[in-house]
Amino acid sequence: MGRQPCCDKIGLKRGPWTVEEDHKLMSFIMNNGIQCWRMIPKLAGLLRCGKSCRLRWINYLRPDLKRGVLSEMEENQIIELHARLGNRWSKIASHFPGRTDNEIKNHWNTRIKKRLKLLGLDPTTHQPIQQKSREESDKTDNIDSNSRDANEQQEITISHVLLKDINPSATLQVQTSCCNEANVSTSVESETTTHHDLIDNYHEMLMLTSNLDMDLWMTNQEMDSISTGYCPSFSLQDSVNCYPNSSAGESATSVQENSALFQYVETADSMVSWDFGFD
DNA sequence: AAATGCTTCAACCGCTGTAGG
DNA sequence: TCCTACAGCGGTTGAAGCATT
Repeated sequence: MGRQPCCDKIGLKRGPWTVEEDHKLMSFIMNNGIQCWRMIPKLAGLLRCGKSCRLRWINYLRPDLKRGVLSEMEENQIIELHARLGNRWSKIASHFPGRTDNEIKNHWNTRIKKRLKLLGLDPTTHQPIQQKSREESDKTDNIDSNSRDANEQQEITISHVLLKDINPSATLQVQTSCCNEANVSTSVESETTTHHDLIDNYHEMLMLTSNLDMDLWMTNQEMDSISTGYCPSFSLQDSVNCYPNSSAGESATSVQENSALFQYVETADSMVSWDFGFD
């Protein structure tokens, strides 16, 4: 009757992943692809449940992940998509190749949501909030009115440009309250580099299992780190750049070595993905 | 320098839709 | 048709790092 249970949770490890675990999972998937998440931890020699492995792969280890701070343009697009789709993070994330739903959800909850509230917009409805509910909303978010007023001018200068095409009433409100503001300030955010060892191992493994031009790739990564303050994992754009004879416009570019096959696929609607198959 | 509060985000939890038996 | 497992999704949590006092 039915299928076998996914996993018994007894004896399974939880919490943060170690570099060794990451390496095991990555090696296994790169050599065998993904068929059944339930079997992966067993076959890869991991004391984790399949669900945990899946999450770790999707949110952190996937080669096409684009790391680093979301650009203003991306943030703008998230707000626009959220207004249309609501909290359907995976749908929203599908518009951002290399970004995960978890990442976008976190960014929304920690930054965009606050920014919208500072602008007097309800993050759920994207409509202007009434004064009373705004105060309540501030209270729940620990925003005191003084700091809000102080922040407001600064935030408004950043945000009114982003929001003007999304909510006309918001634009009107913002333009009114910052009409004397001549300068548009920008914020530069940086993130700390983490997991150096893993990334190093990853580079090493990629060199062994593919024909990547690592010098070229490392140069790209360094440039990326300088501009974003973040040490990214293997991003899609980088991976494309690694092939001097290929371009993002090509319909398919593949690397095949040792039984691992990664295929770069660009679909008709310009969505980009990596296809892990077998030879 | 230490204590405290705040922010971020990786990871977990629980639910839902789908499909296998 | 029912029961169950699975993959995927969104909400929530808590540890770690950073900022402030």
